[in-house]
Amino acid sequence: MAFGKGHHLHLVDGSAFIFRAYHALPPLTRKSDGLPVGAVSGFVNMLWKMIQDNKGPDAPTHAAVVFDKGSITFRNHLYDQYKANRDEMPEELRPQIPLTREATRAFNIACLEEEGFEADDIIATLACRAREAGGRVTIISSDKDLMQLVGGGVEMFDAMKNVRIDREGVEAKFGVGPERVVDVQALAGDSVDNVPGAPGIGIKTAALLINEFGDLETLLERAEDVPQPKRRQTLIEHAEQIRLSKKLVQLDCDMELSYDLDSLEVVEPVADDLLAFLTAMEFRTIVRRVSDELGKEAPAIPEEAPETVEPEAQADFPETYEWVRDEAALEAWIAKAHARGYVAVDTETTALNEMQALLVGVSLAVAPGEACYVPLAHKTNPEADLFATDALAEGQIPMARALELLKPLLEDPSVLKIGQNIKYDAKILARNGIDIAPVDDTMLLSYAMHAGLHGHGMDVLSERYLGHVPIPIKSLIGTGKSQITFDGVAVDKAVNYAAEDADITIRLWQAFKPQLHRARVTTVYETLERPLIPVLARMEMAGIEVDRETLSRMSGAFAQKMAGLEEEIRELAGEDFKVGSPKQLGEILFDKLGLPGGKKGKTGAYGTGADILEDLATEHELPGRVLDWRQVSKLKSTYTDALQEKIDPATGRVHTSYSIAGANTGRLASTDPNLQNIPVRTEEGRRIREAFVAPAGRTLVSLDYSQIELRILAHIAGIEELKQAFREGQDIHALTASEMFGVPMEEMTPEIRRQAKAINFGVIYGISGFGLARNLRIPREEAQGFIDRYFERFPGIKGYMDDTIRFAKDRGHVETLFGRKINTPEINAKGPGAGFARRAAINAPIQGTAADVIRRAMIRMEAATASLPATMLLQVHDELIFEVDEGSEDALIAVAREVMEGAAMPAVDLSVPLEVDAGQGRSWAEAH
DNA sequence: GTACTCACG
DNA sequence: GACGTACGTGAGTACG
Repeated sequence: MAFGKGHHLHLVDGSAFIFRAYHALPPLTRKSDGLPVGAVSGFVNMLWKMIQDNKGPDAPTHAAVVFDKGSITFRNHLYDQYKANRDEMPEELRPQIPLTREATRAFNIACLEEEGFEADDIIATLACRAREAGGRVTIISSDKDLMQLVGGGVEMFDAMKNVRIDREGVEAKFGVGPERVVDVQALAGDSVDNVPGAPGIGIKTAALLINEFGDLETLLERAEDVPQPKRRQTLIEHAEQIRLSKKLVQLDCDMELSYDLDSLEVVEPVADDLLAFLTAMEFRTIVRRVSDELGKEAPAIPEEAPETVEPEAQADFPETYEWVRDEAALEAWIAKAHARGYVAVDTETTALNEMQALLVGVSLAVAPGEACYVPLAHKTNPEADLFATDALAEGQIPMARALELLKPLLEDPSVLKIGQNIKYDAKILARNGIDIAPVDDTMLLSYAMHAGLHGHGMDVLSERYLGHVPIPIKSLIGTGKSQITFDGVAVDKAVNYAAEDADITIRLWQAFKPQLHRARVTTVYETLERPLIPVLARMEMAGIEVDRETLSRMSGAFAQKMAGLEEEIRELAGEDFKVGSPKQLGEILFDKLGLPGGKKGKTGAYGTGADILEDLATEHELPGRVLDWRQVSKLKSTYTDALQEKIDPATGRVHTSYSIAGANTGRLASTDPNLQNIPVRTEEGRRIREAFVAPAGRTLVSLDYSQIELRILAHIAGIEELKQAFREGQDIHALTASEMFGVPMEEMTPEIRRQAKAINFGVIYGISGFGLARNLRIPREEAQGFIDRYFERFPGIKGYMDDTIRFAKDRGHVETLFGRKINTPEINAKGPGAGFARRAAINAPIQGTAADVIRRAMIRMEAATASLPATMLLQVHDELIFEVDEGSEDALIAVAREVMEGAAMPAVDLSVPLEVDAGQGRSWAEAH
């Protein structure tokens, strides 16, 4: 039966698909030979998704994927500048073009292209013919040039946004119906395609004119009647150029084609052909998906070749290591360590939490391959121990005696102890009466040199720098419910695992230590990383008192409030659902209640973030209630409930753990629990800080840097006005507002100041019009206007940004004022990642310098406050929290403030003063 | 295990 | 030819 009524033709804009896939995906290559295949992969995935999404009653009966062919088309003969400003096709994309044709054929879909024509013309011709035959057409593309085809059974579908575009969609975009789209385009022109149009006339004005005069020809003939003199003159002067533009944007609906619509009938792919293509491309995931769908067994793809490692780095690791069974053997190892002057140390324990973990054994390494394990608290094999006596396994030195032997070595100032994350071991040992010193830490060596390149855990480092995959801990203790603690591991197995860790550590140290100087980060490591280890270890062990009663009471109140809100939400929704499920909430909001808003993300789930719900709150009551519920739920689950669990039964306090090498910029990260994100911004949340208290006779003191990042920005970028303002103690946001908007300081309003404040923060983050617009909830153009004016007013800031990007592109890293290097491997990448990398590069020196400053303060703080009855407990990026005996608060504040304000000196003499605000009280809520 | 959401500076 | 974007974190919950 010939194509006609009841038939449905799908036309895919293949070239658009390819470009989109190319830019959306990282540069993927085929494992076996390095052929770039990222765009092919994305293209195939999009095709597959399209096929899966279009099953059912509305499935296409006919389909084709249409491509551009050649870069010279008939339009270039009309106008030689057509698409002249288009970039060359990227090098990696070129070889992928023929593969996308192959992919299309592998799916058994018609693959159309015509020399001298654009894909759009083929699409236009086929769409017109299908319409004339009485069938329906869906054009899968978001290209506005195709919108002229919509109507009379022809629609478009934007596969990226998942929206259909019909007549109304076209009118929304162009202000006119599809049949007048070319007229509007002819007037407005198109900078992307280099269609000239009429200068000074954009889509809005064009639509206005066309709607008033009916069509383009009438408009041009009656141009004299246009009331506005500027427009009138433009239309008269550029009439020919406008007519030419119309020819350029008008699609050719009447191409001669060697095939007819019937030849485009949908046929099922031949499973073997399709899988053969996908297998040859080595697309593992999609091969699996397609095989599942087609009920075929997935063909094998050869496993990728192992990463090549420098031969000399492929060190030989022993199969087994020495099990130290008695005192004599241990003494021999201790002697070796003394003789060397350094030793790698690693402790094995029963838990990751250093405050609760019990020591199970110690491993030592003095040279690559020369390592041992000293088991101390392994239990007998439970299978052999029928009576579960918890007896100790044989071949272990008594704990107390072993520690007695180890203590002099580990505390010997002439022997360097090397660890991987040695803060952990230091805390374990401290709880066993040993103050390990001096130390080196391979994790921190790596962090100083490689921040931004990769993580700094032992597994990553070993694989990357030694070409060796360590024995996974899971192979010994298992996972999930059946996981055991290390003291339950059989000693012979534990020996090989534990000694290997020490072996790896000493090899990493030998690899890293000589590089430190070459990388010019010796000072960073020695003044900002290593000295922080004992400081943080003590802070973590000190912990902070948290009042369980307060939290428990709050939990109860929150539970009641949540129940009430759930009831209200249920009534507003008209049904019961899990408020905590974004998926269910999205369905209620958008499907059931029909509120405006769209899908997003790879999963196709509706977004229900706070910003979206806030926008919806004007439409319906439910979103506001959900926001309230979310806030309370967060406070309860993350804080009032979870924090109670974290109170150490032995100390009655909460002990966080800081990771020194967690954040790329030099900031610390706090985990288990995270005490750097205790609520403060809302009144209800802030009350959680009431549970953080000082014990009887003590007071909590909090000191925080005022505007430290802006001050550092003012210094680095050398902005005299800002520096002056900081010196005079002015309100910096008000000053910015005054400079930008020309409002005298006396007439400043909170609203204008708020906007300036947002801009100041935006600058630190590597500002974008989009981001500022979203933050301030203003149109993007307006936000961009603010930014332009800001850069105009403070050209030094723009200069700093450009210089920083330049530096990063040339050197592959950026630096803080103290020499910390943050690598920026993505800075020369293309695609959306580039913007990310640029903003991160702008932010890193500012955030990183501030992090360095407070690190220096912390390192000096202990000596400065040694004579005071005070303990440093917490760090929250720009804030330090202390506990001090009542009566000594002011003395502490004076000393600590001096240390903090002078922390940059003498290494860096900032041209702006650092200022520190202080507070004190019974609780953190009062002190802050 | 991943995605989403939300707490902090 | 088009996307998606403020910087840096950690943790709890839902869901496949």
